[in-house]
This record gives sequence, C-alpha cells and structure tokens, in this order.
Amino acid sequence: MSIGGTASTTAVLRVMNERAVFAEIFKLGKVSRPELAQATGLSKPTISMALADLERARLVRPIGLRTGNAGRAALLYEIRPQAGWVLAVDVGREFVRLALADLVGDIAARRDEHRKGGETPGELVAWLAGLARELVDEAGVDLADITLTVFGTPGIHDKETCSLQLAPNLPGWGRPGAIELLAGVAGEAPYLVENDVDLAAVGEGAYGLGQGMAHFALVWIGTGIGMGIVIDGKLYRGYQGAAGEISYMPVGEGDPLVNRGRGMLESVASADGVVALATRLGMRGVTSAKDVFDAARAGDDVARQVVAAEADHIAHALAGVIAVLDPEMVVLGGGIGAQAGDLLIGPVADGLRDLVALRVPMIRASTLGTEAVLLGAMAVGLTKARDLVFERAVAQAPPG
Amino acid sequence: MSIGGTASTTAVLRVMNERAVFAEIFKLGKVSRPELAQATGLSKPTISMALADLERARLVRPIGLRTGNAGRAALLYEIRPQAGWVLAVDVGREFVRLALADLVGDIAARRDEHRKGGETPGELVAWLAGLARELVDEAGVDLADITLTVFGTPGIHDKETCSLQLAPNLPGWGRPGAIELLAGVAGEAPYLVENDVDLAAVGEGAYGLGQGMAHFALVWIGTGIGMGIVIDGKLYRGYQGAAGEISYMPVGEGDPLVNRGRGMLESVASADGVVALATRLGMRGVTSAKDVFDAARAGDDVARQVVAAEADHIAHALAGVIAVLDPEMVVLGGGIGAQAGDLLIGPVADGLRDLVALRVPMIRASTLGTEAVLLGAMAVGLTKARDLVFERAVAQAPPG
DNA sequence: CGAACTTTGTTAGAGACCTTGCCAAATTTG
DNA sequence: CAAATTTGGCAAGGTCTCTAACAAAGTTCG
Repeated sequence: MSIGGTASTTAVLRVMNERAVFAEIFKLGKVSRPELAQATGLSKPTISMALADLERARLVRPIGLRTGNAGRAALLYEIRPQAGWVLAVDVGREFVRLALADLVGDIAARRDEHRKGGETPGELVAWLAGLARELVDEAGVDLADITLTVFGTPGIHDKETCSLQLAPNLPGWGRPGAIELLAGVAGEAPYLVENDVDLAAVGEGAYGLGQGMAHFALVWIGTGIGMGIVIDGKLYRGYQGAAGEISYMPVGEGDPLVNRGRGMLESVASADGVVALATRLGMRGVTSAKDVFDAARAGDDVARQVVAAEADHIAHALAGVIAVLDPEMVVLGGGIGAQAGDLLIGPVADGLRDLVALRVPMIRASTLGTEAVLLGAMAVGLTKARDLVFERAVAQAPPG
Repeated sequence: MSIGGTASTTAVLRVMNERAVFAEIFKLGKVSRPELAQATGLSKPTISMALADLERARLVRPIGLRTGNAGRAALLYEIRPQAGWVLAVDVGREFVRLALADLVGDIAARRDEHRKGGETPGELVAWLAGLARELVDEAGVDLADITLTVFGTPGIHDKETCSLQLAPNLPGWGRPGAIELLAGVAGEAPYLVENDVDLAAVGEGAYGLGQGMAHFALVWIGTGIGMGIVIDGKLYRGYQGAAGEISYMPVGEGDPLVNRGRGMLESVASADGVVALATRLGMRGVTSAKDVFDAARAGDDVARQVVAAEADHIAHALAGVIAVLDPEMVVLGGGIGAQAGDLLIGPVADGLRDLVALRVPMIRASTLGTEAVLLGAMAVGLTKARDLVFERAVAQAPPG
C-alpha cells in the first residue's frame, strides 16, 4: 500500500527534524546555521535547537567562524568524525584487507595481508582479530569505539543457518553457526557479512562509475564469476541472497551436466577457462589469464582468438542479464574485468549490439580495481553507522 | 544516504497522521475509533479529529453502529467507495478489456471486446473512448469522476518520445507522441501507460499467487514472451523500461543472427514455436499450441516430445532469470503458461534442478488467466488513486 | 426490570514543537 | 567611523497531540 507512513507525536517530529539536519550536514560538510535553515526548510530557532542537541550528543561540533562575506561571521558546524568508527574487512581468496575509517569516511589505518591459505575458521578469525587490534591502536582509538564491522567474503550468507553457501575457497565456513565467529573480530560491535561481489557493486556505486546511477550491475570475472546488482541505488540480494550468482548461467556449448558443480559460464569464462582454451588452441607456457591478455596486446593471433571467444561468452551472458534487468550500465570488474578491460569492452559491446533488443547499456571497466570490495564494505558500513550513532544518541538523550 | 526524511512542521504531522488513519481504514475495512487508535497508536481525540476531517473531505463515511459487545455501541467508519473511480484498460492483441471500479476496488462495470484489428491509433482511441463512456453511464457516474486511468499494452512506453517501442502488433503507436492520444479516452483525468506483462505481474502480486511476496517474476508465454518483475513488492521497470524483455534471451541452438528481429527465446518457445516444432516432428493438423497440448494430454508421443522440448527451453531461460534475480517464485502466465501449466510446471522444475545453484524457487501456473493484465492495471490504479484522492482532499481543505 | 459494569465518545487542560517578528551582536563596506 | 548586512537569540503565538475526567450508550446479572 503506497499510502503509508506511521502515526507520530510531536516528539517524533523533533527527531525527524534533527535527523534531517544531521543528514544535511553530512551532505554539505562545513555548514552554517542559515545554510541549514535554507536546505531543510526549518526556521533559525529550530536549527539552533537541533544543533544544540546534536552537539550535546557529540555527533557534530562547531569548527570556527566563516568570515569574508558581508555581515556577521557565521559559526560553522561539521560532523564530529570521531562520533563513529567503521571497520571494513575484505576476506578474499588470496588477500585479506582491512580498513578503519571514522564517521566521515577518512581512513585512519589499513592493512593488506597475503593469506597463508588453509586456515580453519578459528585461525582466520584470530588472525583478523589481531589485525583489527593493530588498526585500532594505530588510529589511537579503542576497540569499543568501533560502531560497526562489515565483512566481505565469497559465497552467500545464509541467515537461517548462519553459514556461508557457495564458498568453496573458504573451507569450514559452510558449517552452521560458523559465521557467528566473526562477531569476535572487533569487540562487541554489531557486524554485517556481505557477499564480496555485492560489496564491490556498492563500492562502484559510492566511489566509482556508478555514482548517482539508479540501476547498474557489476560483473566480477576472476577465479570465479559473480555479479552485484544495484537497483534504485540499493543493493539487491534476492530471496536467498543469491541474486547475481551468474556462474551457473547456461552459456556456451556442450552438455551442461558435464560442468555440474562448477557453473557453466564460470567454466568457460573465468581465468581458468581462458587458460584452458588458450592451451587447447596451442599456446605454450600459459599459466595465467594475464599471459594470454599480454600476448593478445602484443599481437599474438591465437591469443586474440581466445580474447574474442572470451568476449563472446561474456556478451552472451550479459545479453541474458540485460534482457532481465535492463540496467543503465554494466561494469566489468575482478581480475579479468579490470586487467583486460581495454581488450574486452569493445568486443563485448559490439557483440551485444546483435543480442539486445533495445539500446545497449554502457559497458565499462571498473576503475576501483582490487579496492572495490573494501570500498563497498566501507560504504555499507558508513551508511549504517550514521544511522546507528544517531539512533543511539537520540535514544540516550531525548529532550533538551 | 539512508539517513533521510524531510523536515516538517506540525501541520505536516497532522497530514501524516490523517494519512495513516486513512490507510488503516483501507486495511481494516469497517472499523471503529478505538480500533483505529489501537492500530495507529494515536489517541482517541486525535482519531476523532482525523475522522472528522476525512469525513468532511468525503473520503470516509460512518456506516452504522456495531452492537453486541459489552459497553456502548461503536460507530463504524469505512472508505467512501465513491470517493474515487479507476478505469483499467487492457489493450491486448486480440481483445480489449475495460473495467471501472470504485475506490475500494469493487468493479461497477466492465467490457470485453474482440478487436477488429488494423485500426489506426485514432480509431482505436475513439473506440475506447466510446466504451469508457458506456462504462461510466452503466455505473451511474460522470466521466469527470474518474480519478485515474491505467492502460496496459504490449511494448514498452518510452517517456522521452511518448511512443511505444517493441510493439509490432500495434501499428502506428511507435510514432513520437502517439501515446498522448490516450489522454482523450477518459476525460481530463491523469493516465498511466504500462507494459501489459508488467501489469500482469502486479496483478499476480495483488490478487494472485504473489500476495505478500517480496520478490517474484511472472513469465508470460503466448504469442510473444515477456516477463514482469516484482522487487520489494514493487514493479521493477529497468532503466529504459525494458526489464524482463526476455524474448531476446539467447537460448537454444542455431545461429542467433538468423533469428534477429524476433527474439531467440521467443522464436522457439512462443506459441508459434511450439506449432512449428510439432509440425517439424510430423504432427498433422496442428494449427495452435493448444492442439499440441491437448494431444500431449491424450497421450500422443510426438506431442509429449514437443512439450518436453518446450519445458526444456523454458527451464534454460528461467535458469538465467533465476541466476540473476533469485526470486522467491516464478509464475507462468499467458496463453501457454496458463493453459499448459499442468504439463509444464513439473518438467520445468525438474529441469531447473540441474541448472540452478541453490534451491529452485517455486514454479507455479498463474491462477488469474486472461484477467491478470486487467487486474494488474486495476491494482496499480487503485494504489495511485488512493494517494491522489487523499492528496487532493488534504490540499483543498487543510485545517479543521 | 433495574442496577452495576463496560465500552465509546467528548471536553478541558497541559505539554511539546515550530514559526514569526523583533532585537542585539558581529563583520564588511564606503 | 557610520551604514549596511548577515547572524544569532529571545519572546509570543499557533498548531498539534496527549492525559484525565466525564458523559453517553450499550450489555450483563441479580
């Protein structure tokens, strides 16, 4: 029902207005009272009241006078950065990345660590906890100051069993309750677990090519294949959280059943698939997809053939995605998407022209590279943390 | 930014509360003041004030006393049905259907007319306008009483050019500005034009199998193929309004370029595709898909083979859809989906088990049949009309 | 059949919030 | 240094909602 809205009393009205002021300060940065009055439509006394409350809750702070204009100098306010801290953790297949940022998103400390591989969940969590403590020390804050932690991992997070599905590279995490171990990484703070590719899409929307775009998709091609979907500016997860798991899309020739267990698209289009095809066509000494792409750039005919085949596979998969979602843009990310973007974007877009009913959406290579997941986790965390700190502050100290 | 909300004054608060009361009456039907107070959390005096305002605006009316319980009899209120009228129009390929309903959704008059075919847009609009006038007369209301008209048509509605794309069966409607002709069908009221399959999905969500479901898709298989997508309970249209145009999905064998101009999935899975395959396999006297399905039910081996192939094509297309969207349910509708649901549901679900990564969503046959589009148009219209009449009433007569 | 009980609806008083209008303070401009 | 301009604060007034008490109208039980 579109007619909705909850019934409210005047106290709720006050909270709504304070929230609006808080949000406006985030949007505008350093801002004066008259500017806030202008932006929110509220009167000067109301703005002053709201600011007094927010300052008492230590969510904002006065930052000094703005002089230079005619008239009395305005006292500027800004978000108090230390009002919240967000820990973002990218638990990748080969690397672990962590970043600690304050409430305005400035990164105070970060780590990139190579994984040894084969850790048990307990070992992994212990390691991450140690790294988190290092970050917190480095930033000069306390573990208890962390507002929220966001983890990005492969696989999908099953809320019923608290386990990870479809994450073959994280052994032991499929067991019921395993994910709850992550609660121990950073103090008592709440935590979120999201699919890594989904987060990369959010990152692309917050800091990359998807800024201000309502509907787009990020296709992640590397050792595996996945897709993150942003609809109406928000991450779309699907019913089971499996939206965008396109590795199983039926693409390419051959008996689909042969490829059971690994997705059909994944088996032909992932890094391994590229290497396999190159070898099959007679290339020598190829150990990684990067070798193939480098050879193609150098003019190797067989390598170019492999690239063309790869582009064709991607185009066919994207044709299905586009037919279903009709996005404004498709971003290619992940190892292959980012490394070979220059080689693939053109042929993929060309191929799509024959496969798509209407206009072909923009096809772009991600500009965020390996940072996408971490940035997405940070974006999710910051958004959520802003709500959390406000909710807490308003709940604790209600009236004036 | 998740922290949002607009700043408000107390006058806005009053409107919010009145809107909440209005919505609650829609939800509960005949309802007393104490029940409204309970449901909205507002106090008795506030409920009385809101009801007085709503009654003065002629949006609700007292309906009598509820006696029987202990204590004083409660005065019941309900939505005044005549507070708004919605005209729903399904402009199909072979039929035109119209329904006129009051604000609570009771259908006061309707028509089902066979199309002559080949009308110009002007002729079609004139015909529809005549039918609309008949409906209005039959219901005993005036053309000016119509709050909103919703049209469902094939093709997608391009807002920039005001034309219909991808609607080969509606000649003349691709011209820029053509759609604006529809404004003349029902007085001065605002109107909406939506894709017919999208509306069918909305109908399924409002009156059919999708009730209370957040994410589902309706696949429409008939003379053409399309899909309507509901995400978070709302219709998802995509960037260009082409979301769910799966007729072009690359499915099945053969050179895709051969099928250019007609979608690849559409060419093999639509009604024509079924007839074509049956003929190719040696069936005689087959003129419609229904013949094939009847023969399959009667035990004809070749027909069963055609059905199996059809199910296989649908399963492969759905595998792509499910990989992207991860819906809770997929409904099969349209001529083939509804008529042959009994034959297809099982094999399609079985086929999907080998093509889908996680749990296969529910696969169901639509229960709404040919009514789906009209019901969807009505659902869209009613939702919008409820907003419209409230907005108008509150804007006209603000305070008490 | 009537008194006690229960629920409904209204009225009065009070509290919370926002706004307008006015005035003081602080800074630039001439 | 005075005029102009902008900022910030204060007081008065209006709107909205809530609580509490009361009146009205039905049922239940003796």
